[in-house]
Amino acid sequence: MTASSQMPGHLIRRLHQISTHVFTQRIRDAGLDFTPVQFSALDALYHNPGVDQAGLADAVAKDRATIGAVVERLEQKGLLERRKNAQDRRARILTLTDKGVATIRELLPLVEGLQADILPGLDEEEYRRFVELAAKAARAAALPDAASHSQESD
Amino acid sequence: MTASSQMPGHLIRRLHQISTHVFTQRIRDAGLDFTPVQFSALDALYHNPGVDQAGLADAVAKDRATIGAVVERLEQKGLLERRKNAQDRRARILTLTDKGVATIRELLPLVEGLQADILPGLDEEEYRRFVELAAKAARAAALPDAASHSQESD
DNA sequence: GCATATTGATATGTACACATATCATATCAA
DNA sequence: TTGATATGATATGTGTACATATCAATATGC
Repeated sequence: MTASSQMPGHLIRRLHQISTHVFTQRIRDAGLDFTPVQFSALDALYHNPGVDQAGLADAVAKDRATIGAVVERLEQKGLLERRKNAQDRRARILTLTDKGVATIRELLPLVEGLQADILPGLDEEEYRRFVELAAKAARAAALPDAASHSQESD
Repeated sequence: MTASSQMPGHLIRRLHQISTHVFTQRIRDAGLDFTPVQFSALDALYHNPGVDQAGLADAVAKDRATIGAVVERLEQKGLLERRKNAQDRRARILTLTDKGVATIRELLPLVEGLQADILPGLDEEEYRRFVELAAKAARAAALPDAASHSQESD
């Protein structure tokens, strides 16, 4: 075992990989085809209908270029609509279609159900503590970029 | 704040993003240009000279296709050499060049030094606890793929 | 009003990350 | 020995993830 394999950076990268793997596998087992980011985007849109792409990028903590690509794929799947904002003609207003709403409602319980499997070795108390510490760190480490124009209102 | 933004999956994705950001920034500030995965590969090679690409992929918990690309970039930078294995002509034996060794020795203290900044909101006890829980989860969640042919000997 | 800066979105390029397919080689079984 | 299987590496395709550049539109300073 190398020292670097026990560093936060490596451990987090590993957990991220495990998380994505569990997510993809479970969603696929349910006969669906969505990535974690696509789920996040749908969820954010479900709770904040009518945001533009920059707002969505903020909500899921991704940059605009990445979100642009994600949104395009979701649009192609018929899950959301892009309309021009009359007040700001640069912006594109995003709203879920009926199909999009049905999809996120189908996904939500599945995604909630697979969370525990992302941290399989932890008992209930350890799991809670992990989530608590992770949330605290994520809150504190808000990226300079994100912090400059939002106060992490989530 | 949505429920899903407090789920392990989301939090881990966020921490991963923060971790990568801190890493890239710090390494760049030091006048170097390496990604976390490139560092991991160099570190693994430093501790296990002479492994083949599959062995390296195992050591850093990535698949062979990804490692193939990483190795190619490191080879182009002149940090490692790929030799054919006489015993197994499919395999390519990897060893760091002198430049590669010098590089990992330069990187190691930098990378160790930036670890704490990945989890800035946590005090010392919380930091230790987080690493402990993350390591425990990562160990338990060893991917079926990896678990089938290695006992996490790192 | 007009130059400047900012912002929303897109385009391009690099780097993972992994599934899948393919090819060459190696191993095992019959 | 030969056929089946497994393995190391590569190739291809999809999907993040982000930096940087660009364009259009908005906001600001003067």
